[in-house]
Amino acid sequence: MPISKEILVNTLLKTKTSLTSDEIELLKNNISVRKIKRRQFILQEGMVCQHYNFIIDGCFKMYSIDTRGSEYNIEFGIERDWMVDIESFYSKKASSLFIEAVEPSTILQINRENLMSLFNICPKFERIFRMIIEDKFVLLQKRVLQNISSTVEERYVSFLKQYPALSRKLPNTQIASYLGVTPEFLCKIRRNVVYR
Amino acid sequence: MPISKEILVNTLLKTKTSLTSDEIELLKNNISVRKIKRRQFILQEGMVCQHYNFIIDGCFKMYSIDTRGSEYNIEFGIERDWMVDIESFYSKKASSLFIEAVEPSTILQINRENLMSLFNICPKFERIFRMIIEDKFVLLQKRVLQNISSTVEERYVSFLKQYPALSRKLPNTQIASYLGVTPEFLCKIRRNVVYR
DNA sequence: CGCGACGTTGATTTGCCTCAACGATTGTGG
DNA sequence: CCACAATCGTTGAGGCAAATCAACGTCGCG
Repeated sequence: MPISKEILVNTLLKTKTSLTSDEIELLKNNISVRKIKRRQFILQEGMVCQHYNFIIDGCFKMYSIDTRGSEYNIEFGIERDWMVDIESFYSKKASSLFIEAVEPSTILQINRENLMSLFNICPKFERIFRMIIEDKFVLLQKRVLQNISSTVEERYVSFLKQYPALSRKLPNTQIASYLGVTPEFLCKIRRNVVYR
Repeated sequence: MPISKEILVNTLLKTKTSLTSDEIELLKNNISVRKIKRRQFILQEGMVCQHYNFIIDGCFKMYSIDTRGSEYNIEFGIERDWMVDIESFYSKKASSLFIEAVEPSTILQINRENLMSLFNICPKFERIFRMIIEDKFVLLQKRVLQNISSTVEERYVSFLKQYPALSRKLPNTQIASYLGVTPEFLCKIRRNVVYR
């Protein structure tokens, strides 16, 4: 059994929903490991999102491209994060989003049918995935509040504090897109921030 | 049995998670009806959020107040919407948010203990509340994308289209706060939007 | 009736974007 | 492993978007 699956199990156990060894086996039998190259996509616009993706190692960005061709980063993910286009995954409709590896990565994938059967066989899994999305919801809500209440500088400083690992992995152009500003302006802000 | 509880049942049945009459009874026995006056709070900063609130009728705003005393609307709710500070509700920590009635309203409330026991007695309820938060997550993610990719005018027009009922109930100052702009600027945008 | 919240407008200032340029860094193919 | 290409970071000039502040009329509510 690959070590990477143990990482998922350890992470899930932190949710305080204890799993029996049978349940852990069941889970392991329903997930698969994948190596992803830099710049490889695990979801592209127009495709249906088929998997819930758990990042073992590496980094991903989820983004949208508008009619003018500009990219807007909706979410980043690093080790122990889940990435999925929830709407496309459950509705089976074509996604409007991309999920792309920022660096070489390893992920675990659970497909829709397996996840649904996990939910039906063992309600604990439904609880776990309820809690996963609740956690993501809380983070997103805080980001919305920041977007409408704070200056770009405040949001940038807050990003550095909240996601130090991401700040090291990502070029500033990507962070700028996440914050909703131009790379040039973010650069000008960095002058003020760094030397203080 | 009050009619208002039937509204909740009908709404939940639309989630495609069919409920038996026993389960419907169980649910009804775990919720209570409350009338809320205009400007009355069902959550205040510093309190722990004790209930999942389902709006039967009326309108609420959820907002944060910053150190300068400015209000920022995080979410609105009308009939058939759920409102709760998820983080405070599950963690039992003091909330940093307010939930206030914009007009006289009627709500159903489920408290934490009852909801947890519903989850344990009948996993269907866990599924229903997983789906509730997933739906809210999708909407929030779309709002984040709009905030970082669109102009204020685009966001305002989109708000009018997506929430026509809210546009009628709320003063423009409240909508401005939700969009993250000043009321004065929203007013100037309305000139362009209305006459076209 | 009178007060406070709301909507509107204008003048001015500030924040942020656009565009262009250039050096530095990183990635890649031969 | 090197050389070239592509991406990234930085800077400045200029322009537009949005905030701030102030003023004033209107409306709804106590």
